Amino acid sequence: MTPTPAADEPLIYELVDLSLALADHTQALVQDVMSELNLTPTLANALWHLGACAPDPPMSKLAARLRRDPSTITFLADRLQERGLLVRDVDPQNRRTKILHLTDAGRITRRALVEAMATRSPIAHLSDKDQRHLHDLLARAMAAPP
Amino acid sequence: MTPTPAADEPLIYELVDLSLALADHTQALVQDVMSELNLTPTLANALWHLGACAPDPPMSKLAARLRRDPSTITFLADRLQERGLLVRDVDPQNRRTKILHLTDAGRITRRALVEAMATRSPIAHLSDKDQRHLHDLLARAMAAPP
DNA sequence: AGCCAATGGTTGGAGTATCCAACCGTTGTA
DNA sequence: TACAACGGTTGGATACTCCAACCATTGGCT
Repeated sequence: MTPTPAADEPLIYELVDLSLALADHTQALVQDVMSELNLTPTLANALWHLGACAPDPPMSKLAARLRRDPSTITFLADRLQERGLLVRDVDPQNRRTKILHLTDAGRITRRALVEAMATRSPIAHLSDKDQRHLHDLLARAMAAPP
Repeated sequence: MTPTPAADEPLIYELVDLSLALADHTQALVQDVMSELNLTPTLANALWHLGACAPDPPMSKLAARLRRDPSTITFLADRLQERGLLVRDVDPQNRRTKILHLTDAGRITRRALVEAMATRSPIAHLSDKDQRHLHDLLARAMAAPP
């Protein structure tokens, strides 16, 4: 069940495999959690990033963050709006741009998602000390130049 | 650009966010690498797992590994077969099951994928010692009970 | 003021990925 | 020998994604 890369390969292969497995596992988790909340993994991901944006972001900013085409953001915003989790507001400063605001329902749903991820992620099983180390390592890896 | 979870949240929130960011980053990487090779991220992922299976797996085993419906595996196997990366062989022991064999082209393509991942993953920037440490942490996290 | 290019977002069309339900051939067993 | 279970496929439906074309707004330049 666990990944089984060839044992004679350098560590990095196994490591990439592990990180992919972790991502996959997390993905499955999101799927479980969200099916009760009438959300797909993609919408959950959008919700996640929406809440993590400093002021509520314009659509273009979310597009950049999710690395998706602007038209895809239109699609996702439509779905989230249908579900009452989000509203588009025209920015008075620049009437072309539309700001994405989470509604109260949106914040509550996002909260449930975050909570479930935090408690049920495989990472949550690690000790506090291990979590700190893991954070340090990942942060340094991600900080490296592209 | 980097994830910015609320600073007053427990570590685990930021950690989950980091691991998602890593997965996302890796995903974007795969996409870049594979577009040259006429593969989508999904097919690349299937190829990855195919090569990591001990003997060549039956379709059902790949379905379990990818957590996908059997009909989805049919679809993916069709695409990989079209591209000449894979053949289905009926198992003589049990003529219902079909074994998925990578072709030479399949192995070469997979090799290119693995190589690109290993050299261009953010994880590759870490020192050997850090990589070992990270491997240890991830392995222990994944080994925990479901 | 008046063009014009750039910007932010939407629409339409196409292709990929995914599930579910219904199915077909094979197998093992009562 | 029936018949249930298994492994995979087909058909239909939906979600997601991109690209190209488009519309409205804006900012710069004359």
